[in-house]
Amino acid sequence: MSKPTESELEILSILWELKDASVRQVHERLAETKETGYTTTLKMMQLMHAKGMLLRDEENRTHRYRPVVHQGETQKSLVKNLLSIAFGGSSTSLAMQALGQEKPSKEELKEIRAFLDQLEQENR
Amino acid sequence: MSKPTESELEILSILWELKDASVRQVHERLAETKETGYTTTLKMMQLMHAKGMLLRDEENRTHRYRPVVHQGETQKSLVKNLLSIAFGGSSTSLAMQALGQEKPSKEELKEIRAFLDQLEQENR
DNA sequence: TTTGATCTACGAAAAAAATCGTAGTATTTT
DNA sequence: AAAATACTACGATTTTTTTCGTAGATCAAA
Repeated sequence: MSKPTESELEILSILWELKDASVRQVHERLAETKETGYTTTLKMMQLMHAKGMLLRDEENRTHRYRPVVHQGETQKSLVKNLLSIAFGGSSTSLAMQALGQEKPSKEELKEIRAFLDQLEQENR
Repeated sequence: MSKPTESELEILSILWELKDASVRQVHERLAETKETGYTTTLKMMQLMHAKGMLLRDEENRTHRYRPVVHQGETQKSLVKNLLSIAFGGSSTSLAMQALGQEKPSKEELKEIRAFLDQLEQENR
């Protein structure tokens, strides 16, 4: 599946959260942060559906959409891309850049450490 | 400064590495992975210069370019963006996604742990 | 000193993304 | 049942990004 554009991602991330939503719902959320017309959102979602990025339930007049790709997979390819294009492939610096940005809570720190331990265990 | 586009990033990352380069040098590197014409690269870099993203030394006939923004700053804003748009703001999951992608070496693991310790120390 | 290679500048065109108006239907409200 | 509202579909247009050909200048080689 091709890489989603910026706008597509905005819509996807709303859908990942809501699981399932009408154009109106998505639009409402979008409009909180961005000046945009309803039909623009509609068109966007129709396009995404045509591309196979979204599934559409046409049972009722108000269609409901949901993402085909899971957040995890998309995250993976985005990270992969970012890694190679802006971090010279160094996951370490990307990770630190991220963590420095938004400080993890105590619990999260624990989680990350556990993750690191696990990484270390594995083969090598 | 506005967010660099995909192509601009490709060029930037080459320049970050070389510090300073001619169009030809950049183009050569670009062409290793991507089918593209020389004038395309040239135009790209001229545009980036016009936008103020690149400095240009016009001393000699063959101009030399270098990035205005540092890699770190760009990384920061890219991560910030990615974080909010695809990771629901969770730096922890972004970090883990990255680390899972490209395994850090022993030294890097150490570095990351130190970084985490430091984060934990700081205020809170 | 002609020929060929190498550069930059410029202008356009092509391609990709995003936006939006209008029309036609269904649904709800008055 | 008329009027207002809420949807989808469609077709274009606009904006942004990317690509590239051509011309003119400089430099190097023959």
